[in-house]
Amino acid sequence: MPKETYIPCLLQLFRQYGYDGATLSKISEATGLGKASLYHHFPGGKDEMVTAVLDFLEQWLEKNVLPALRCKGDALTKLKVMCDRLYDLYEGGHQPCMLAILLMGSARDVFHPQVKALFCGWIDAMAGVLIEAGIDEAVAKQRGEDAAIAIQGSLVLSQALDDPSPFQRVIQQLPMQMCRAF
Amino acid sequence: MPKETYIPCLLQLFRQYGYDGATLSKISEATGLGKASLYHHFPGGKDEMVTAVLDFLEQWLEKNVLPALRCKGDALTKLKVMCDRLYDLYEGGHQPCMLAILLMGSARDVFHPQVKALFCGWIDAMAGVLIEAGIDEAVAKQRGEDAAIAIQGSLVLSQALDDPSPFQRVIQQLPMQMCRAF
DNA sequence: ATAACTGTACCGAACGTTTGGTATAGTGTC
DNA sequence: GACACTATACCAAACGTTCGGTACAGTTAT
Repeated sequence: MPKETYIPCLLQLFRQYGYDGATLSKISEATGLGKASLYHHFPGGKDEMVTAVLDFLEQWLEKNVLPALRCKGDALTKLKVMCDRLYDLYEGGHQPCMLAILLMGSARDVFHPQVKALFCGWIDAMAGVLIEAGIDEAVAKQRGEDAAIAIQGSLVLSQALDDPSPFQRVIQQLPMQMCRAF
Repeated sequence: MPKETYIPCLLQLFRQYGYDGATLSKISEATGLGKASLYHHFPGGKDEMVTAVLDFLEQWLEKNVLPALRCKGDALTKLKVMCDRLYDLYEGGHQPCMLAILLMGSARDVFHPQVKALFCGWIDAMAGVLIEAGIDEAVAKQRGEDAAIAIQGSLVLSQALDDPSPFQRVIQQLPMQMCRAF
């Protein structure tokens, strides 16, 4: 099987256990592949697995979120589409964010640049929607950040309370929150 | 030296490296104590160290935040005091949240109940301030959650961008954001 | 036959933890 | 005051286990 097959499984593992906690034994067990097979597909080891997941997420973002934000149409509708996609990505708030997880532990040193770039690209795209809708550029930029903050924070809280409703509420309110007049 | 001496150091370590990433070697190096000495102070090993830090944070919360919220006075002032305290705790946004870190990796299974309790207590206290100020109970509860979301999210974003300004902006805006009429 | 893939066995290093023991400061006894 | 004793704090070394990673022979598919 091509290595892309195992990316969703790896994503799940790193989200659940983090970089340091996702040992090769767990990865081997979850994927059903022996260590040799894992190193056949990912010669760079665990780091290459993370990079592959990160690339997958980048492609997923560029395929499922960014085009929806950049196409023509009113801002509210576009942001609602984005939220629907994010709802699926985070499984309704039951899954933490892979990017946030990579910011902690020994993974941070290695993957921080890529994570930062992903965040910046996403925030810029959200701000772009608001700017196109006629909102002041500085305000738009700040609301893009606020959206990222709300989503990340609600994911943390949903994990803390073991209850997806904070995330779901944020996702539902976010589009009109971002498009408000003031 | 009494073991309480080492708690701030442990807090710093777990925040920086996470539970799985904070190895006993690093803990030994950072505290200046040999591994066996660590087991003298914390017979339960790494788990007991985390519990000690968690207890410390609970006491810190009950000493520095909750009384300020429960005392008499107007809501805005009380929330500003809370934000000042949190600003110090998170070192102006340069440090991640210990609680959020314990929600990831193998620590989650062990410490989730205590983390959840801490979050609930904090959110309830914030909601209490707003209820006392005459805000509808359901709205107050939701704004307490929103405050936790904003702080946690801004800490994540500050880590992601390697820039404390998202956290600082949230902290500065939070009190009046929570006390707004609608 | 050849290339892609995998299972088994193995490696050095690092993990959390335990052992066995030393140095020091205090305490009760004479 | 001198002595035996105890509690506390600390450490070097080693424990068994698991880590990430490798070597290689065997299997599968084309």
